[in-house]
Amino acid sequence: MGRTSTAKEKLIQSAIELIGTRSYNAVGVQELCDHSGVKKGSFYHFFPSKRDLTLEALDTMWNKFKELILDPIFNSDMSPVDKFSSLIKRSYEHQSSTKDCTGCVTGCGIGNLALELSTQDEIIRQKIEQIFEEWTQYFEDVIVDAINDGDLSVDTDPRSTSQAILAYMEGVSLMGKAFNDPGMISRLGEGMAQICISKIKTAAGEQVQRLA
Amino acid sequence: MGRTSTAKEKLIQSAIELIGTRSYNAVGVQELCDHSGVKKGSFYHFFPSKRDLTLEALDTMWNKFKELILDPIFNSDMSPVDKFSSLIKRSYEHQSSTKDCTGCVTGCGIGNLALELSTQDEIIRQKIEQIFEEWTQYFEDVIVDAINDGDLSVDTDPRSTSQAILAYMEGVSLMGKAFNDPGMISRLGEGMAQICISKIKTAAGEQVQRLA
DNA sequence: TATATAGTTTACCAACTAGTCAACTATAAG
DNA sequence: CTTATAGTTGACTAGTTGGTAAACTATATA
Repeated sequence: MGRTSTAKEKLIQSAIELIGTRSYNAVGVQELCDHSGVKKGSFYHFFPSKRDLTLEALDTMWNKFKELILDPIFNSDMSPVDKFSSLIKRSYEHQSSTKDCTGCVTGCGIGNLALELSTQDEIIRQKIEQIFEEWTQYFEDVIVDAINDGDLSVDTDPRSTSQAILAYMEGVSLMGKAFNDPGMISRLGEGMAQICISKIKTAAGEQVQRLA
Repeated sequence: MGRTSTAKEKLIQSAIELIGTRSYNAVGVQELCDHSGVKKGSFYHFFPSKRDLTLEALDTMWNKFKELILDPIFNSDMSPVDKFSSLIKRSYEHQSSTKDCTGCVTGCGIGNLALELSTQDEIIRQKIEQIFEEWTQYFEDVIVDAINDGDLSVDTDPRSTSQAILAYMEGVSLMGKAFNDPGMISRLGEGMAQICISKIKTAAGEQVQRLA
C-alpha cells in the first residue's frame, strides 16, 4: 500500500560513491540528499540516522563485492596462486579506472571506514569485523585445500594466514591511496602469495616454485 | 621580544592525541583548544588553519617515531629479522597499552590520516607520501645489506620489497584496529619477514631458515 | 626603565551540521 | 472507487563548524 520509491537505493548508492571517495565525516546528509535527488525529509523516512545509512551501504558494498569479484574467482577451478593474482588484478583495474575518472585512488571502501570509524562507532566496527571475517573465509578455504593437496605445511595456521593475506591486501590499498598510484597495487600485489610460503612443507625450493 | 609560549606545542600534542584516537574530521578546532587549554584566538595566532596544525602534528609524530623506535632499532647490530620483529613487538606493546587506557586500538596515526585525507587534501597526501618514502628507506637499507650478505637474491627489488613490508605493517595495524585486538598485531606480525623470501637466492630451504 | 612586539582574550561571524515535524500527495490493494 | 498508508516536501530547530578582528597584556630586549 501507499506509493513505491527508489529513494532508498539512490541514497545507498550515493553513500557508496561519496563516502567511498572522500570519508564518512567529510560527507554530510545534505550532500547525500542533493547527490541522489532526495529531500532530507525522505532521507529520515528511510534511515533513522546517517550512521544507519552507512551500515546499509556497507552491506551493499560487501554483497556486490562478493557477487562480482569474490564468488566468480573463488568458486572457479583456478589454482590458489591464480585466484590471489586475479584478485589483485581486479583490484588494480578498479583503482586504475577510478583514478581515471576522479583523479584519485580511493582504496578499499571497507578499509577506509575501518580506519576512520572503528574507534568512534562500535556498531560500525563490529559490522566491518564481521565482513572481514567472511572475507578471510574465502582465503581460508583455499589455504585448507592447499594444505590437503600437500602444497602447504600441515602446521600452517589457515586462519592467521588468511588474515595476513587480507591485511596485506588492505595495506597495499592504503599505499596505493597514499601514493595516489594504482601501479603500486599491481607491483606490491605480486608479493601476496609469499605470505603463506614460510610454512612450506618439505623441499622448500621446489614448493616455492609451485606457489610463486 | 614579546612573551614566550608553550601553546603551540600543547596544540600539536593535543592534535596527536585527539586526531590520533578519533579522526581529523571528528575533532574540531574548539575541542583541540579546550583539550590544550588554549583559546581559539591563540590557535589562529600560531596556525593559519586546522590543516596546518595537522601538517605540523604529522611532522612531530614522524620525528618522535624515528627518534624513539626506528633509529634505535635500525642503527643497532641486530639481524634483519630481529629488526623487523622488534618493530612488531614495539607496535604491539604500544597498541596494547593504548587499548588499556582508551579501550580502543587506534592503529597507525599516519596510516589513519593517509586513508582519511589522501583524496581530500593533496598537501597532506604529499606529506604522508614523503614520510612513507623515508620510512621504507630504513627497510631498504636492511634489504640491500641482506642482498650483499647473500641472504637475499640479487634480483630482489629492494624498493618494492621495502614498500611491501610497510604495506603489510599498515595492513596489520588496520586489522588490529578493525578487530580492536592488539593480539592481531603480534600474531600477524610474525609473518612479516616472509614478504621477502620468495626472492631467496639459491638453496631456498636453507635460506628460509636463515630468515624466518 | 621604556617599548616594541609576541602572545592572549573575548566576542563575533556566516555557513553548515544532524535531525524533526506536520502538512501534503500519490498509489497499491481491498 | 475508496481509503489506508508509504512516500514527499519544505520549513524549522539547536548546536557546531572553521575562521576573524580588535582590544588587551605580559615580557624580552635594547
